[in-house]
This record gives sequence, C-alpha cells and structure tokens, in this order.
Amino acid sequence: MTPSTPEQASSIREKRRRELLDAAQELFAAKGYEKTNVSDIAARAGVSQGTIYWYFKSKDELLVAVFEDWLAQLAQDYVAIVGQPGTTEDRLRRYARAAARRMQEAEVLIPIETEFWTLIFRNDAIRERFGELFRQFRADIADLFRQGMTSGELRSDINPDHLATIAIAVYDGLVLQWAAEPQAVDWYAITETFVDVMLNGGRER
Amino acid sequence: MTPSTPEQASSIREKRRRELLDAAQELFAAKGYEKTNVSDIAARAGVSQGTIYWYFKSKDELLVAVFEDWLAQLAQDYVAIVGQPGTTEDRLRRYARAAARRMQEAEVLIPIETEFWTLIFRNDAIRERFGELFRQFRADIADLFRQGMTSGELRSDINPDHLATIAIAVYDGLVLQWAAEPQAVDWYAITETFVDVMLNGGRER
Amino acid sequence: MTPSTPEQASSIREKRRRELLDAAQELFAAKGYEKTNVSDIAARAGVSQGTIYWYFKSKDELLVAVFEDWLAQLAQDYVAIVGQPGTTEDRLRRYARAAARRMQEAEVLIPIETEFWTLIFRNDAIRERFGELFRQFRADIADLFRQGMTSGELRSDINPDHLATIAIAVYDGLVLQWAAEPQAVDWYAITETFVDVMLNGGRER
Amino acid sequence: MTPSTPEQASSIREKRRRELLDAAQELFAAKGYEKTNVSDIAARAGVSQGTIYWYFKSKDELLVAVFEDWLAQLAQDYVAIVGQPGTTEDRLRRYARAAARRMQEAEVLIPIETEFWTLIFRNDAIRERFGELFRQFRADIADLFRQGMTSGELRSDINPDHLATIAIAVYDGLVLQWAAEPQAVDWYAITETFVDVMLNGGRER
DNA sequence: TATGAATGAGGCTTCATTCAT
DNA sequence: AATGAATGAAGCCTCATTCAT
Repeated sequence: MTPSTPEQASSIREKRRRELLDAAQELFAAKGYEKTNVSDIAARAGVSQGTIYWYFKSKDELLVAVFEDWLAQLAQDYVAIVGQPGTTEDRLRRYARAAARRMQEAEVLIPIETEFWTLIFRNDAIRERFGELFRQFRADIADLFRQGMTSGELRSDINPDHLATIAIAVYDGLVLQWAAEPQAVDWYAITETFVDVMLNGGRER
Repeated sequence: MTPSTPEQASSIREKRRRELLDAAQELFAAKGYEKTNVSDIAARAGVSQGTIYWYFKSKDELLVAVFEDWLAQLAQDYVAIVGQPGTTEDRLRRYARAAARRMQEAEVLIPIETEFWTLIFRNDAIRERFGELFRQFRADIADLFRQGMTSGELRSDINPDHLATIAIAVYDGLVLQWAAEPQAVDWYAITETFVDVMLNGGRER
Repeated sequence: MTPSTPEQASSIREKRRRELLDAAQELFAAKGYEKTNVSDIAARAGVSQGTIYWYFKSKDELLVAVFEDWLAQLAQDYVAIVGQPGTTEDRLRRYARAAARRMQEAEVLIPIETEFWTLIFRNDAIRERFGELFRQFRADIADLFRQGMTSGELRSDINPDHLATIAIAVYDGLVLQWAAEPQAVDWYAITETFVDVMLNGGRER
Repeated sequence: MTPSTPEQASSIREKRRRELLDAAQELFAAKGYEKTNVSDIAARAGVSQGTIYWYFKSKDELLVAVFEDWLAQLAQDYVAIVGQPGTTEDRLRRYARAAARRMQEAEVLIPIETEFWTLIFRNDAIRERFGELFRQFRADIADLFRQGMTSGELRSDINPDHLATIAIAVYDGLVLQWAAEPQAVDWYAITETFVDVMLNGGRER
C-alpha cells in the first residue's frame, strides 16, 4: 500500500500543515508578527515560500490559524483542571498552581500571548474568539466559586463573577511583569500568597 | 513679526514636537506601531514627511519618545496617589480606585499599552524602562504594605513584595479582559470586590 | 467496462482535449489571456491542474490551439459563402449578411478576437497564421470582384484587391465600435447601407 | 530665481510625469501591458521604481493615463480636420488622407491601439471613454454627410450615421490587416479607392 | 492517465529614509 | 526649518510548470 491512499495523503497534509503552524508560532513568538516574514517561516519549515500558500490563503490567515491552535491548547489545559472534583479551595489551588506551572513551562510562548493581545484591538475576528474564551473561562471559575458559596466554604456576599475576573486577571498581569523583569516573578511563591490572601484576607485579626 | 528670537524659535520647536508626539500616539494607539507609517503621522500633524526627521532621528526613536511620554504621565498619576497619607487600607482603596478611574478615562489609550507590552519582548530599551517602572512601582506599593504590617493593620506573615506584584498584576490583567469584552469589566465594582477580598479574604468564617 | 480499447481511449482523449479547449476559449474571451490562469481552466474543465500538461505542452500552446480552432471555424464560415454561385452583387450581399449574422450570433466570442489581434503584435506564429487568413480571404473576395468586372457588372477601373481589403476591414472595424458601444451598431442595417453605397455610390446624380 | 518656485517645481513635475507617460506608452506598445513591468518603465524613464508611485497610484492607473493621453491626441488630430471648410467631398478626402497619413506616421503606436481595444472589454472606465470618443467622432462625420445631403452633394436616402460608422470602421479594420501583413496595406492607394467607391459606387453604368 | 503538492522566479507595491532646493 | 521628490530594499503573493505517487 503506497502512501498515495487518501487517508495517508491527507495525513501528510496534516503533518505539513502542523509543521507550518509550528514554524509560524515559533517565529511569531520570537520576532512578532510584523517582523516575521513569510520566507522565514517557509525556510524554518523547510519548504518553499509558495508552498505556504497551498495551506494558508495569506500570512494573515496563518496568524489566525496559529491563534486558534494556541487557544485550543489553552482551553484544554485549564478546563480540565478546573473541572476536577474536590473542595473549592483545593480546586482553586490546583488552578493557580496549574497556571503557575504552565507559565513556567511555556515561557517561550508568552511573547505570542502579548502579540495576540495586541491583535485583539486590530482584528475583529480575533477579538470575538478571545472574548468567547474569556467568557467561558470566567463562567467556569465563577461556577467554582458559586459551588464554594453553596457548600458554605466561601462567603456568599461576594460577586463570584468579579472574583473570577480577578483570578484570571492576576495571571495575565503577572505575565507582563515577568516579561519586563523575569527574575522578579516567582510563579509558585506568588501563587501561594495569592491563594492565601484570596481565602484568608490580608487583614490582621 | 517672524519668530526669530531664540526663545520663540525654541517654543515653536517644542510645540511642533508635541504635535508630532500626539499625532504619533494617536495613530500608534489606533493602528499599532507597524501599521502606522511615517507619512500618516506627518499628515495628521499637518507637516510634510521630511519634517519629522527634523525632530526625531527615526520612526523607532519616535516610538520611544511616545513611550517615555506615556510613562511619565503614568508614573505621575500613581506615585502621587500612593504617596499620600492615611491608613494602609485607605491608601490601598485610593490606589485601586485611582487605577479604576484611570482605566475608564483613558480607555482609548489602552491599545497603546498592549502595543508597548508587545514591545517589551522586542526592544531592549523599552524592556529596561518598563522593568524600572514596575520595580519602582512595586517598591512603592510593597512599602505601603510594610507600613501596614508595622502598624499592625495587616498580617505580617505575608510577603509584601508578592502582594504588591499581585496588586499591580490585577489591573494589567483586567485591561486584557476589557479589551476582549469591554462590557464585562466594570472597573469600579471589581475594584471594590478586589479590595474587600484582599483585606478580608473570601473564606466564610 | 473500462475504456481500455485504443479507440475508446483515444476518443476519450479527444473529448477531454475539446473540453479543455472550450474552457480555455471561454476564459480567454472573458478575462483575456494574461488574466486567465491555468488553474482556472483546469477547474472549469473539471480536471486537476497537472492534467492540462498531459494535453498541452504549455499555456502558450493552449492559446495557439484555441486560436487555430477558432480560425478553422471562421474560415469554414466565410469561404463557403463566398464560394457559392450567383451574381457578384448577390454574393457580395450574401457575404455581408453572413458577416453580420456571424457577428450577432457570436458576440460573446468577439473579445477573443481582439485578444488575438493584440497577439498579432506579440506572437510571430499567430501573426503568420493571421496574415495567411487575411491573404486567402482577400484573394477570395478580390476574385469575386474580378469576376464581376469581367462580366461587366462592376467598373473595371478599380483595384479589386483594394476593394477586398476594404470590405474585410469594415467588419473588423465594426467590431470595435460594437465593443465600445454595442447599441450603436445594428449589424444588419449597416450592412445594407454598406452594400448599397459600395455598389451605387453616395453621390447624388 | 532658483528652480524652487512653485511654478517651476510644478513644471518639473509635469515634465517628469510626461517622461513616465512616454516611457510607458512606448513599452506598452512594444510589449503589451501585461508583459511590461513597472521596473522596465522606471528604467526607461531613468528613475527608480518607487518614483513611479509618486506620480501614479498603480500600474493600472498609469495605463489609464497613457490611454487618456493617447485619446487626447487622437481627438485633436481628427476633429481639426473634419471641422475645416470645403465641400463634403473635399473634407471626406481630407479626412481619409489624414487618417492614412496618421496611420503611416504612427505605425509604432498601432500596437497600443489594439492593446486598448482589448481593454475595452475588461475595463469599464476605458469602455466608457472609448464609447464617448466614438460617439463624438461618429457625430462629427455624420454631420459632414448631412451637410452634403442638404447641399445636394450627396444622396439623401442614405442613413448618415451608418455611413459615418462605416467610414470609421474602415480605418480601424485596416489597422488589423496592416498588423498581420504590413506590405499588403498601402494606406494612400486604398484611401483613394475607398473615397472613390464611397462617392461613385462600384457598379458599372 | 491523473492528481495534488511543491517549486521558485518575478511582479507590484509599500515605506522609512535621504536629498536638493 | 521645511518641503516634496526620490530612492531602493524588501515583502507578500501569483502562477506556470514539474514531480512523486
């Protein structure tokens, strides 16, 4: 059975597409979208420039594809974590630690995150998808808090949506500080402090 | 009466420089650095393309100038607030509310913030300055917390640097969520929740 | 039952070739040679891009094939008409009316005629073939006039070659005016006027 | 007075524009629009490629400008001739001879005429302008015939518009035959035959 | 025969920067 | 100081053609 069967051909296509996606992601992260040129991507993926256009209609569409790809990974990561059983406190800690771990492991990808954030203001399609991601994510975490309130674990006089918004914001904001001064951000230590304060408050009593 | 005296000439120069800076800031915010071209800036400032090079050595230098300009405003805003007298709690609330107000008032400038963040990864000078800003800012806020610990207002078993890092991160992170879905971020309400939880904790007791 | 016999294979080949030729002709007429790309032709003929090269050595050769095909039709049309028996006047009228009819019926093909005319200047092979066509055509019509002169129907002090050249020129020239303003060219009415004047002259007497 | 005054600056601009127009016209005539590349035009005009875009928004717009320029010359040529005083016969002869002379003198420009004809089918703006030209031209010549009919010089049972259409068509059609076989078209001799037959008819009497 | 993938040359255009005036 | 013109280096993309299956 030669590799000319439809399935194999298509799997080759998938593979090539992924190579291009990976090459693009790395370069976008390393140099930014504007500074990355199509020929660089082609070179890194080991194909000719024209080949890219066999897989993506334009450089822009390639960017969107990278973005979608990245979103997919991201969503998968967190949703799985937040959805696990346990007390709210446990799950909150797990979420926070997973976020910390992800940041540390995927530091090379952080530049591409800020790249996408910038795109949020320039590209309606991307804003839409990003908004959707945040919405879903916020809903999941708010849900976690609501369960804690129902079970009596958490104060019920706090707006769980606001809480979720804050919990998400912290990690995005940390990214920036890390970017400006990596050694100033110890993901794990800050995570512990954050969870502690979120639960117990900073006030002396 | 031509502006031939040195002072006049220099004040005209200042004025023109500011016009160019403003034009550039607006366009960078609106379209991003890469998509903004020198001729656009010239047109918006009402001068010819060549004139820009009488005031700035290059487009890059113009960007850095806009950045410095923006940083100056920013620092002024916050430092003043955090430096005022009062209990730690008061000052924390004030800081948080000032941040909320600033966000709301300067929403049109937010895109330029993400633009700068992206630049953190591409431009060493900007990373350096940004790092400095964060460092100073973190130091000021951590100091605020330390005073609260000394005075017995706050628990003293928490790392004040981590706390400061988190406090700053929240607002940067909120910017992103606002970007993706403006109506989801009510700056003031979230601010109140944030301060409440930071002080009292979310745990039922 | 697969088409494995030589005849069948070859007739399939013929059929496929014709499909490609038709697709190409339509597209060349609609968009022009340069703007038509090989993949468009393939798509319209329902085959893959590579297949075209199984039937034609290059895009250029495909153009020449379309041209030859078109010439063949054209020559067939006219030669038949001019060669029919009758008085010179009858045959002249018949030629003129046939030309008028052809124009009206084949208006969609007119763009491809101008396309070919342009190619006269760029492509030696096409100029050669075109010259041959005109030469033959002119000879046939001049002959018609000569017969009229011999028989006393026409004045014999006129150069029959010039006359033939003019008679042909009129229809080609009309094509252009039709192109620019279709409603201004009533093929049949103009034809009658043309034949009338050619025979009787416009001078009052 | 240095050449920096507005008038001179603008006349320099005019001059440069004309150089570009001429270079483009020559190349379009020689190689056709599609085969001519912007860098060739720049080279022939002795400027850099980018300079062209200081004068024309795109290659397409340059083509249209060449076309307009050519139309202007053309209209000027003929309108002057047809508008002169004299009998209809005189003026008809003059028109025909002027057309013949123009063809002979401007043979290098003929390819660009067919180039434009092709464009008639592809470009609405050009079709519009071309239609306008033909309309005006036809009207002028038809008018000439009408005057001849009024004065009793010409038969009044012929449609002068058709006659005008034919008179114009002949020269456009001759261009094609000339293109295919230059030596077969003797502009002056054919012109005399054409006028003779148009006036006196070809019928023996 | 037929196909889809791949190639690579080259075209149009943009744009930061420089220059002559 | 200021300007409009000019430059030239890329960059994205198209497309005829070839290749592996």
